[in-house]
Amino acid sequence: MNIGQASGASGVSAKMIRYYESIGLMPAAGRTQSGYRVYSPRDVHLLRFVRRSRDLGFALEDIRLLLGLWQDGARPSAAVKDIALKHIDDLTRKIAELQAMKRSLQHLAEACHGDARPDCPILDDLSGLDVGHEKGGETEAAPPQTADKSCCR
Amino acid sequence: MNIGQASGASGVSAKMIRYYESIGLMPAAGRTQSGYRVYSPRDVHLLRFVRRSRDLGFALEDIRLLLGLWQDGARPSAAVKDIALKHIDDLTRKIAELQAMKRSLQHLAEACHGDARPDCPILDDLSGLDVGHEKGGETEAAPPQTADKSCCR
DNA sequence: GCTTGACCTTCCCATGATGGGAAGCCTTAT
DNA sequence: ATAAGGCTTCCCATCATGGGAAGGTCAAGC
Repeated sequence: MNIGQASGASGVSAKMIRYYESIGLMPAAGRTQSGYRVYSPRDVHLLRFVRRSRDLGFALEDIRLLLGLWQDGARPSAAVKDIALKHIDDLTRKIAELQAMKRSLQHLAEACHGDARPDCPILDDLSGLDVGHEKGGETEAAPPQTADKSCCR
Repeated sequence: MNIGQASGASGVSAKMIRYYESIGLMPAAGRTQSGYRVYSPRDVHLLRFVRRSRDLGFALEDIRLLLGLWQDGARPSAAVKDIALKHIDDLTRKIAELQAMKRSLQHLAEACHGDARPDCPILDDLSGLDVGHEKGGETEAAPPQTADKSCCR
């Protein structure tokens, strides 16, 4: 099996397959005499595992751990669950962060006429011009202290 | 005002202030004879604008547009609102994606004993071992077609 | 046999926003 | 005068992924 076929069968791009090998996530593939990488159905299975893990948002370093546990017949399931729960926590934090941004933006967008006139509450907010709120509006999102610098902010 | 003082007053790191200048997001700061950058309160205001925009999750390219509109007294507020609404859409998509991951993981984690025994539904799922679901469980998250490759997956 | 096209190889570069750190100059206070 | 701390530029790292160039290989068709 060529890398292209392994790619098609696993849903992982050839580029990524080579990359995973280079960082030691995959064992180095066998080679034909001419240097082509060769893959077994077993390898494809492993690639699918990685693919599915990526789809669930796991980082490659986590996947490295998960692969180790997968291949360790004596693993305690607690170790796997631990990784999963930590990831759920991360997701929860990121979701909350994005939702805070979204909420703030929605308030601002609702207040903006969106016509040809130049006055715009969105720009007013961004420029720090704090208009008095009649209703207890939440203008803040992702306060600096809590902001997760590791994420897509 | 030094770069350090501008940083303190705006909440943007000195590193980022230089970067924003280098990519043309900020006008090039004035310099003292010895080469130190000099900032005015006006510059600090601009930096705060950028900071706040980043906190709301806008990309630097969007912020470039927002800054242009901010400084254009004749802007139509619709242009600003348009950028904001697009960003809200992005946020909505990302949130949905992360929530789908979270949901799948929670189902799997709930099914996992998390003890010393090796059998683990999480690994079973990752390895593609599709156990028959009694209840209509959703095992899928972020289907490939819809997955936003531009984000932190 | 030779050509052609589709595949493979490696290597370098780019993304987006940010931080770390080194080497060296400047300023300010003691 | 000297030390401390701030400033400068430049390079590198992150994380996962794609793009593309230059060159080797394989299989099918003429």
